[in-house]
Amino acid sequence: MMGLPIHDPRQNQILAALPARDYARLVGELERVTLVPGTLLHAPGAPFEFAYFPTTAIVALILANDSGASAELAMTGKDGLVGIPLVLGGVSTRFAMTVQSGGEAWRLPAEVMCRERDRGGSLQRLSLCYAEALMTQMAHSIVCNRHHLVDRQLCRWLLSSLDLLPGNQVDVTQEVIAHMLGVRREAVTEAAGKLQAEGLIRYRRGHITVNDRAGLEARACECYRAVRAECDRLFEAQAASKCSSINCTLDTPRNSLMPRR
Amino acid sequence: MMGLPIHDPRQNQILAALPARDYARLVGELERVTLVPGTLLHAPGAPFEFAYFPTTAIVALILANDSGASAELAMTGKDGLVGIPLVLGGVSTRFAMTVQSGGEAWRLPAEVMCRERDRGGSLQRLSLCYAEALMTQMAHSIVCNRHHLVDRQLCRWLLSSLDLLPGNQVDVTQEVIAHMLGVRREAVTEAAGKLQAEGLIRYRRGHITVNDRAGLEARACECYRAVRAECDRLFEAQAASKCSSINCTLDTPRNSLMPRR
DNA sequence: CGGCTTATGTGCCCTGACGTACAGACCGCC
DNA sequence: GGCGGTCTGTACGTCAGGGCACATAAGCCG
Repeated sequence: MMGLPIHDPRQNQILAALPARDYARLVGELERVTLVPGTLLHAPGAPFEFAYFPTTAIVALILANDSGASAELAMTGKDGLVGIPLVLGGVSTRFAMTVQSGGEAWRLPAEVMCRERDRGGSLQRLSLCYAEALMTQMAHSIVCNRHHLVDRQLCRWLLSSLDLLPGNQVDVTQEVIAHMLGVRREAVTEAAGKLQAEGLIRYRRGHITVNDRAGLEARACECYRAVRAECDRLFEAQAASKCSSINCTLDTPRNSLMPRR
Repeated sequence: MMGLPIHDPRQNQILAALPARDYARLVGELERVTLVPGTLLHAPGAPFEFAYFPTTAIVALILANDSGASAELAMTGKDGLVGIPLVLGGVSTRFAMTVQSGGEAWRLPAEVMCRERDRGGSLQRLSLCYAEALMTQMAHSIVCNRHHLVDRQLCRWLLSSLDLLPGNQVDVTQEVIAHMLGVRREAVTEAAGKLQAEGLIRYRRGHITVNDRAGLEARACECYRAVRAECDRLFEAQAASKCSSINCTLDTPRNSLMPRR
């Protein structure tokens, strides 16, 4: 984040990992957009118009069924892209995508994504890699939902968000978190209360500040570390297998996603 | 399955959907294997040696974390293939794959899968489509785990299995089902007891016979129908787009940035 | 400043699922 | 045909979380 202009598409990990030639071909078609919290980026069943590459924003993938039951499946920030179904070949998806945390993103028209997909280049390879990262997130959510207490899940959620944000603050209401975790708002109030009592976080109406990140990690269920480790592994394996095309991203920090302060 | 020989690779939906030319290229490399229930097809973290295309067998994708908590993520039978990470580019995966229901499958060496992937042909396209189906299964599991009672989840699980099996009988113990659903064995006993009392199923030590499929569907949570519908849609969309490679929707409403509610 | 909206805190009862312990039943096998 | 292991049934107490009903407080805006 340091040597880059304030708003550079390469703050996004996928775009940053593109070989220079591929990036050059695409950069002219990238459009910068500001994502407002709460915005519905993609309605269930609608066709995709754009693929989004967040830099400072976070987008939540949500599934809601007909009875109104819903849960967050995964979140995407600077580590990935929104619109995986475009890459997998499905025209649309029943998943909803909403802006969980406001910020900036770059977007590419769906036609361009399809073109790149059919071309079979780096963008496709990286996108498929991220698809696997998404599956990893979802898989751990299944286990986590089933076996772990709400306060631990809250830790995991906070840490995941934090990894995609610049500071140490997450700006969401407990109501929103409850919606994401698929639990009652009161359950979040209670869990957050515990964490605050333990000095790990501090919050005021719609803003949660993380005081003790290490403590939060210790308090979180192992799912957080597991997802993190697996996604790092996937991305590194991907980067390594790129060896055929010379690695030309010399000064893009590969570990820009590791705040680890 | 009627006009086919007893053991034909084309009993598998993916292989069946391949254009004749592609199928002809692959058929010589397909090896038929018998999968024994309980076998660990793929250990977490191990590299893939084969991709499996079940015909009568069912393979369960399972994630277990370090603390021993685990849950089934999805099941694959004649509708798909086992080894999606090969197609997505990951070398391995933390998911375990075990044979849930014994039967036949055809397998392809990992190198061949990779070759086909890099070639970017029909097999890749179909595999990616199935990857999306897997994500759909997983997504609904997240919501379902969170919001639905065990007996309804059991209905869903039974129906999903049944869809991949030839008869109306599922050969598993309640213990195994409990492991898949991530609940206690006693919870399954109780749920199964209810279903039997309602005349929907009948079971004896390790064998469950479905008497009233329609009743079971009515009893299941909507997740079953939702997953089913979405997977059908995905596969049909894929089949349709097989002729014209580019299938982007060109003119769509531009006001995507609508605030939620 | 005062009023209103929205976010958060608290309490109550209820239920579904867990942990544990054990009893009974089935089935394959010698 | 009886034995033994496995699978299934039942019965506790315990508890996290859901549903509901309010109480309080924090920020916004005129």
